[in-house]
Amino acid sequence: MKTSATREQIIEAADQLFYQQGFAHTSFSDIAGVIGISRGNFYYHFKSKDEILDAVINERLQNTQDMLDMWEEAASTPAARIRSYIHILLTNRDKIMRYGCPVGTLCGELAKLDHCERTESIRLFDLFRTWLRHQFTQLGHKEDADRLAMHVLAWSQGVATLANAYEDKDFIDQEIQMICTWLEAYTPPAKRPQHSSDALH
Amino acid sequence: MKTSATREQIIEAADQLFYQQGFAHTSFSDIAGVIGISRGNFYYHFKSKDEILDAVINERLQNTQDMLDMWEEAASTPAARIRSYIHILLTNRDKIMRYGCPVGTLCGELAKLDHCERTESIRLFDLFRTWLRHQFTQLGHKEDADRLAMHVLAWSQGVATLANAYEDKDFIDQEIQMICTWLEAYTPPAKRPQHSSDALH
DNA sequence: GTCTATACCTGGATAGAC
DNA sequence: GTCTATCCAGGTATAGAC
Repeated sequence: MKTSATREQIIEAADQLFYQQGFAHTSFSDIAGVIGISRGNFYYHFKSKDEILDAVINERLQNTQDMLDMWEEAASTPAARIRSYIHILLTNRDKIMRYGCPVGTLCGELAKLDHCERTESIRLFDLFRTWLRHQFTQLGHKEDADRLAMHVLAWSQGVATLANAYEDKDFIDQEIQMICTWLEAYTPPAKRPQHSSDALH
Repeated sequence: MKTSATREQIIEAADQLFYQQGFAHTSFSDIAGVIGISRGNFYYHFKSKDEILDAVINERLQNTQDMLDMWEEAASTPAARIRSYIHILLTNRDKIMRYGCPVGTLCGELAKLDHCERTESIRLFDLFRTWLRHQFTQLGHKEDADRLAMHVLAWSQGVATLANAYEDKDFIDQEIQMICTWLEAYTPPAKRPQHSSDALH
């Protein structure tokens, strides 16, 4: 995998713009304008626009996995790790209100475009799904682990979609609180010394 | 408001295609191909593509309001009416798995395009939000009515997003069941003669 | 009202100089 | 590696015949 400076710049800028404007609506001129190169230069680094998308998705997959790994060792309990996931709704609140969730909106767009990279984009969901499932399994919910993981994923996606539509900070805060309360019901009492004092940092 | 035959055809076809392919990715040629008119003919009925979008949104607003009015009189209790809303996840299941929710995906796309019709599209959410809020108020949750309405909206949006990503029928069924169970906790016992027997038709 | 023809622009993509 | 010049397809939009 080449890691030339401008190649990385292209991926970085495309990543941002695909998120903010959508993939289809982002042109080579847009990306070129951000990093200050010419349009023709793209084709030294990539064969097509789709190949840039592929690189962007791989970049996001890598970053996401790194983040999950970090959460895995930073938080001491499965419940706290799940809260790390919920917490990104707060960390990225402003961006979510403007552009929605990066994963959900990309998968949605590629589904409508019937784009071949669609399956790749869903792997982003898979990372979170697998990781969350693992946490719920550790919480002792072997049978329901995947169902619960999907539920948390869906919940956060719904919050992102409506937060984007209404640009409502308070709504996000309320829903985060609800998710954490809901989560307590799935946390074994033995491992629940503090109740909500450790919810969200 | 003019109601010429072809104008209606254009709106109808655009409505479908905007949903299936997205607004930006749908061209005049696409629409023209469906209803068998020439591209030049559009400009007799509309000044621009944006004006078609406006007409499509208004059409959807009208249809949505009609549907809500129908639910209002078809179902006898507020809880049953809220279940009417949840039920569209089942009725439109196949389309949702392919294209997502028509409201959520349109609002999401227009947000990224920074399109002037964005505020109009959010009125679609408003219709559901106001209607759901009304139902929760009738259920006796005056203070929390709007919060609960937003919660149901977000929940259904999240289900649609993940159902679209994973094309998973069972997931939709499971979540619908969860929403109905959740809803029972907000239904006054006095008005709850049957438990889940009347859940979803 | 609907068509054809066409203007005009922007998009992705290629060729070749440097 | 990066640039300029260019091609070509497709998009929206206009003009004018019918």
